[in-house]
Amino acid sequence: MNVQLENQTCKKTAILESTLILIKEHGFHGTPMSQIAKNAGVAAGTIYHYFDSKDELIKELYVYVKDRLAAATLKDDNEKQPYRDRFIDFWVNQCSFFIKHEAFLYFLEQYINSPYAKHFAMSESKLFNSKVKPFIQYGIDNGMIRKMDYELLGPIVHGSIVAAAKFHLSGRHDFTIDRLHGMAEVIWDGIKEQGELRG
Amino acid sequence: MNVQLENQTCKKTAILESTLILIKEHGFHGTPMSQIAKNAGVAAGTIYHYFDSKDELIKELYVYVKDRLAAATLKDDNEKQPYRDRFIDFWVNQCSFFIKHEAFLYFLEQYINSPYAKHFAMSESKLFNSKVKPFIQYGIDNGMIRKMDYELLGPIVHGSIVAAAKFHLSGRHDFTIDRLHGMAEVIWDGIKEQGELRG
DNA sequence: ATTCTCTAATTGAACGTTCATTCGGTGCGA
DNA sequence: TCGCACCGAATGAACGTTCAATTAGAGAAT
Repeated sequence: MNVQLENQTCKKTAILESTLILIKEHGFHGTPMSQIAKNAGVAAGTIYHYFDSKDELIKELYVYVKDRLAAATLKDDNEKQPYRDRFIDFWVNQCSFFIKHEAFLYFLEQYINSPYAKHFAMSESKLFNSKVKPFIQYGIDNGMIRKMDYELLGPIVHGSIVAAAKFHLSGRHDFTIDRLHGMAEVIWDGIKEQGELRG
Repeated sequence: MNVQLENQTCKKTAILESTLILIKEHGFHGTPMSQIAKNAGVAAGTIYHYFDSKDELIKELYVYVKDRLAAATLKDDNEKQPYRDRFIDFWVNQCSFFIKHEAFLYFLEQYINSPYAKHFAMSESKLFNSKVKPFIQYGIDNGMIRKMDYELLGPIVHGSIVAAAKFHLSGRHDFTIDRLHGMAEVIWDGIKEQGELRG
């Protein structure tokens, strides 16, 4: 029974990961269910044992991706550190995650801008909504970040992370944690509450 | 003869605009050629008189969209103005264009993150590449903007414009030019060469 | 003016392919 | 023997594309 559960999880995850990679490479309409099955090492019919339809599969994949992203973002977060340092870690963690897991980045960007995102707006990662979003909101509410709506600031920060990750992935530069820290500091300088000396 | 040419342009444009709106609403694979034809008021076969294939149509649509975006961005640009003011206008123009033409925004975002963008990387708007890109590059080279690669700064600026446009389109706030100017100034403060007093 | 001719634009039914989904069946653990 | 995970060929709908036929319009000839 336990083994079965593990196998179940294993096959389900295999299907999700297979879909992720194929969508990154060929887009939503370029990845047939038959190929998803083949790459996952299962039969076409098996997918329908775990997911109601292709749309449902993609919807679940989105939540899976956001969950993993949120977990990576919050890695080693320490509430006792200064907010600035936590923000920098947050930014670097997320960017590193995208650089390490290219398929997650490209799937997410495609999903966010597709009509799926509008139709399935109710499906979200609980971890992301309960931890990552509130962290930014906290910075806005408590005067560490410029007064802006989260719906405006969130995408701007996200955009900077994605831009940096894509830049590194394009191969123009070696990826180093130091370089990422530098980038994160530039973004922090841009969004932090202004009104002090700069040097 | 002249009338024929105009008609030709007219139908071709109708097909492009029809595709634009349908892709915004249903995504690439959600818009069949048959529906594109119907919405454009032409027969299915007519599309193949102007475009070799669906892929070719989407490729041409991308260049069309980038051309119109570049034209809107550069509207009323005056090289004698200070660089900062030109940048603000550039930002506000582009953001206004996206707010006014929602379909252009959503098509572009979908295209940029799709596998099309990688396969058709050679197809670009001449106007955009010869005017908009160099304008940013000029700011970097001449010390008005932080020293960064264009490939990094470009997407960050683009991301901020898209975030602001989507925010306005979400209906949370009325769209006013003043509000947009405020946003543009925040972005400018973030990317301009630092080293002065702030108040 | 009218007719003829040639070419380019346009049509939409038909074609062949591809794809998501179904379903009858297999094997295995309990 | 029951139920569950799994298989993969079969199915039918949907899609991109083709093509033979039709129309429209511009100029030449009468």
